[in-house]
Amino acid sequence: MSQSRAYHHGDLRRALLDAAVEVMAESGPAALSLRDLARRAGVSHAAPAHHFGDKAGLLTALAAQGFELLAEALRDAGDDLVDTGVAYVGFAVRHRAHFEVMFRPDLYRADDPEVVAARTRAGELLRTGVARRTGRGPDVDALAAWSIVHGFATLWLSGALPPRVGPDPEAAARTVISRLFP
Amino acid sequence: MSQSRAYHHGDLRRALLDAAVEVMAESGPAALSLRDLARRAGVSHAAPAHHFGDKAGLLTALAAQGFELLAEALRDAGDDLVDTGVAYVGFAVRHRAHFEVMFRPDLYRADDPEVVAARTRAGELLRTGVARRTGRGPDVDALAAWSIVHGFATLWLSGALPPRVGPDPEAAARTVISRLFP
DNA sequence: AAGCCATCTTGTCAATGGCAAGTTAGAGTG
DNA sequence: CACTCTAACTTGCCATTGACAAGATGGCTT
Repeated sequence: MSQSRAYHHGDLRRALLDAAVEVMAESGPAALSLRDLARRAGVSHAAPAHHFGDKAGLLTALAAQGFELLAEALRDAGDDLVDTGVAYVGFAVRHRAHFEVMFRPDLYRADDPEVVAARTRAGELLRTGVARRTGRGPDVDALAAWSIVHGFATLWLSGALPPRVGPDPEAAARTVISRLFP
Repeated sequence: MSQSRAYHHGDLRRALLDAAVEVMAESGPAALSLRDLARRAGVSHAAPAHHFGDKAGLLTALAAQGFELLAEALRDAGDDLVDTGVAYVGFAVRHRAHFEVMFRPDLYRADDPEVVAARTRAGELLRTGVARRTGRGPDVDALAAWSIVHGFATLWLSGALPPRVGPDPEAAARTVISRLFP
């Protein structure tokens, strides 16, 4: 009704993804409904199916977008290992909806080619970041670094951390990561 | 707790919780359906509501049970800090369904008294485990330790770790934790 | 101008969560 | 033993959802 374009939305695919991010950022992934997204975009309830097939298809697109955003954030973080870790946490906090989908493979098709490509890219950025810093046991160091930033991000998002940690996730993350790589 | 008398079913509350764990261990939390649980237990579709109110009520009971199991696992791990961390990962892998619900507060009522009590108990076991080991900066050390084991467990469960890590999560976790507390 | 076809709509169905009202089995009480 | 009381469970219902099928629309190519 309100949209200027009568029949063709113009950029429905993007509108649906944006709406999905908005909903999930507020109410979590469980609250996501294709019909609700369609209503928000001002289209019929079956319109999303044409772009994504089904719900898993939409979340697959969201996951792929998320891994690309993550790779971008890691690249922008520069060469310092601690900065890279802080950027990982910053991405999780700033793109909460993407992050929560990305690591819940039961919600989407993790073997999707686009997803695999983007995830591989992000993974390599993480591993090379670690390898640049430490000489010994790159595998263990990379795994430890990934674990500590991923764990901190997850705990922060789930609200499990005590208030004593403070209001700034990235500052707290920096302290924690520095504990691993002094 | 409130052990119900055997009636038509016998111990429906427990049967439903067990079925929920079984379903989620196979297909994840998104696949959970109250009606399916009722069918598995051989009762009508409205029977679960009497014991748990609604779906969030069932997951609240599951989360409380999970935090109790976690506290128990940490207590059994003994005094060593690394052993405690390995036990945390072991709990996550062995009680995957519980673990996945516990840290997804949008799925249940995190302010439930039983949940709060059990979570506090488990949290104290974690913190004292760390404090026993390190003298300086107990807050940072505790946060780093929790982050690294939680992150490793989460990444393992999501299937995000490369096969190179090996088939035994607890062995790999021990190596990673030892990297943080040499 | 004509037709193709991606885009979007209307219509329908089974499954789900949740509510309301009724039924039953056994415990408690006299 | 008869009676009541109530927790445990049932049947019935409704709105919502995801998915599918078939039709309508309009931009784009030729």
